[in-house]
Amino acid sequence: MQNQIEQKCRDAGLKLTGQRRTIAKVLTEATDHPSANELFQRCTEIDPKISLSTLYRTLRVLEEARIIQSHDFGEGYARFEVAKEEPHDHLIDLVSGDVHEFNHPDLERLKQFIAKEFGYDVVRHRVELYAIPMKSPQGKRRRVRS
Amino acid sequence: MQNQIEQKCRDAGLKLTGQRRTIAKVLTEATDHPSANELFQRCTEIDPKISLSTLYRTLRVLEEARIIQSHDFGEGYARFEVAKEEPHDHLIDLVSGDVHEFNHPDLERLKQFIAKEFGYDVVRHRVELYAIPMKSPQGKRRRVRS
DNA sequence: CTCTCAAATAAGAATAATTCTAACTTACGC
DNA sequence: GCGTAAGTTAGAATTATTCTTATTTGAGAG
Repeated sequence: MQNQIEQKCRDAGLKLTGQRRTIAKVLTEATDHPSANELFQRCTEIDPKISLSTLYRTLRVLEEARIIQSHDFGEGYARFEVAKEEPHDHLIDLVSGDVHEFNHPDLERLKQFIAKEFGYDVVRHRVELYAIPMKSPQGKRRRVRS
Repeated sequence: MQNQIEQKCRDAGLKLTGQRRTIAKVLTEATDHPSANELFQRCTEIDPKISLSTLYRTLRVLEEARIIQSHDFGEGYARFEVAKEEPHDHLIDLVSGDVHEFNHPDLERLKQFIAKEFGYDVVRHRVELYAIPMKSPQGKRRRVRS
């Protein structure tokens, strides 16, 4: 009964403590992009004795092991998500704070093209669209792969 | 002998104090994207008595008046630049820390297109390319409009 | 199964960028 | 020149995150 993160911890040679199991469970079950504080609240519901330091350290360790990913959407704190195979970008709903993920091949091509014009190779990038729901609902609302 | 920023302060109904003139001068003369600390150092060379609080407050006020723009390149602090008429994105040189500006019309179209798929209108966006200089210099090094 | 010890944890102190507070000062319209 | 709202100063406060130190524990070796 062990989740993806626990297995990856093992593979990375990380000890599996009770606290890490708790954090792994919370991260695995999150469908949003929670902040450290939100994660802490969810963790304390499972284990009220867990320490905030432990959460932060674990988040750092998990990120260094490429098991999770942190994002800075300019809110003054970081948000976290389980690392996915294929990288993706984010659209942040300015009204609700919800985050949608997308990945557009044209964007990948374009960024490489632009960098090449300057004589650079892109190592990583950050594309964030801060947006509000369309007033008129007649926009083609297409289904998006998760 | 007054610079663009001083005129814009006047237009915005902001008092023109000695400190603001100093900050305006430093911002106007900057060709890079300095941090608050770097700006503070440059300001104190002109006026050693200027306060860091004043710099921060002034930066906030100037940004609210759309006279300058702050950016967060994930370094733990903000960088500032004088607001330009046309918005642009940034390519950050991971080796030197230099910042290059670019604006590609395809990118603008693409971001609107992507947002529309989700039923959103883009209010603002953030596109940052973190890159390293190309090893082989035979990449097509095209002229880039400023 | 238990011993060992490097790795992990808890609690709170420390850090660092930025903002706030409260008392003093100044720009600028009249 | 005057009055006053806006600005400045110095340092305290804030806030997310990291560090420190003493204590605990997972998990491999025997």
